[in-house]
Amino acid sequence: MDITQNFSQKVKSLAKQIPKGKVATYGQIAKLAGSPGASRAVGIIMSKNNSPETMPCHRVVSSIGKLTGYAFGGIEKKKELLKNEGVTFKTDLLIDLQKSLWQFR
DNA sequence: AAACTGACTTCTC
DNA sequence: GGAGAAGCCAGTT
Repeated sequence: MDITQNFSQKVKSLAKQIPKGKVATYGQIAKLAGSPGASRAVGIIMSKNNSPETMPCHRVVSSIGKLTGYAFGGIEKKKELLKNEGVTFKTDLLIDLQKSLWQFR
């Protein structure tokens, strides 16, 4: 059901739904997961479940497009992965949300 | 079960 | 625009 138990499950599913070359914010995912404002909770799930195969958390960034966290090799690794997918970066750790923010098209 | 922690967000100065 | 503080949600201990 739409309880906390499914929240983590939804976050994982949503992360996999993010199109390649795009990124989503924690707040956006939290909202889609059923809890607008649970941005922190989203990050927690990521950090505790470091499984890139089941949770491509490298496509999830902060509201300003800043790369945060990433427990699979560090921010640098995450940055390279996103750049490799075609994501536009304003700076080394800042993504250009104008072009790379995931918008349900 | 309660308390603390944490990969966030937003407001104010 | 940058720095600091408060608030919010779920997970972990």
